Amino acid sequence: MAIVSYICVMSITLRRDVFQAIADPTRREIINLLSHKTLTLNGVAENFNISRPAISKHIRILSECGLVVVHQQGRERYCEARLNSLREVSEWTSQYEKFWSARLDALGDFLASGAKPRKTRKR
Amino acid sequence: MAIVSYICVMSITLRRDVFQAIADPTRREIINLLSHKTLTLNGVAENFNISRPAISKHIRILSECGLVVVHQQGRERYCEARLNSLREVSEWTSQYEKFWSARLDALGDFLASGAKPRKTRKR
DNA sequence: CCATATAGTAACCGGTTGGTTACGTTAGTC
DNA sequence: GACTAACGTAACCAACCGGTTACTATATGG
Repeated sequence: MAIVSYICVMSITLRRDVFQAIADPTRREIINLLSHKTLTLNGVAENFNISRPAISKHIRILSECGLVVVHQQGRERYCEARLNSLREVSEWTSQYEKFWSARLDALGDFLASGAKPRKTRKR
Repeated sequence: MAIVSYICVMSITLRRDVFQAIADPTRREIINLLSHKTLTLNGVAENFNISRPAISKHIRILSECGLVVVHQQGRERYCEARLNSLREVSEWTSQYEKFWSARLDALGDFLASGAKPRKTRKR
């Protein structure tokens, strides 16, 4: 299904889905690393047990949704975090904040069950 | 089934990874629907073009990570949103808020590239 | 110029995902 | 008791994912 992916003829960014990008724990860890400092690809790979090509793939996915930008410098490629698109995730989740906010728990419950199910609802 | 799945002998929750659960757009849409009102499984399925068993699977995944609870009533199963575990996602992303907060853009950049790349890196 | 380090790419592999159809089970309904 | 509605489950399938190894290309440095 290749849900999202691809091309974006005119604009530069956003082919990959950021939700999918952060679904993988390794990628979240990479994001965490890069959020503290820019690293070369090997620099990233040193922090994991998996092979360098595997890291390379993760970096590519991250860069495909704009979470990381890579700029080459000689033979090294520096990976820099650009976490703006995490905003999308943040905004999506914050939409449901009432569900976990302690003070608003009751409201969350109310909203969730507010419109009552159609059929014979006994209780 | 499963990468994560299973058991958790002592604690009740969290067999599935919530990040993975929300990676699928259909599941996010289901979450959205259920956040407004509790629906039966068929009620959910009516909103999509995919088959009912497919919805059933999505609901199961959602309930496996606690985002949805299902309570049976007669032959109907009501799916109710329990979005508390989205807090985990919210907290993870908010960690990187500085990257997209307009006022703190400069700080974000500074932090991201703070440790400046060292040229010749010998090993 | 040649050796080496950094990194991309291709081919492959097994497991997972997201969907399907077909069927089974159980609760209402007549 | 028989039919139907609401659901779960099993079997299947193609595509994808995350990993590997092997190879290639290019910069750098002696």
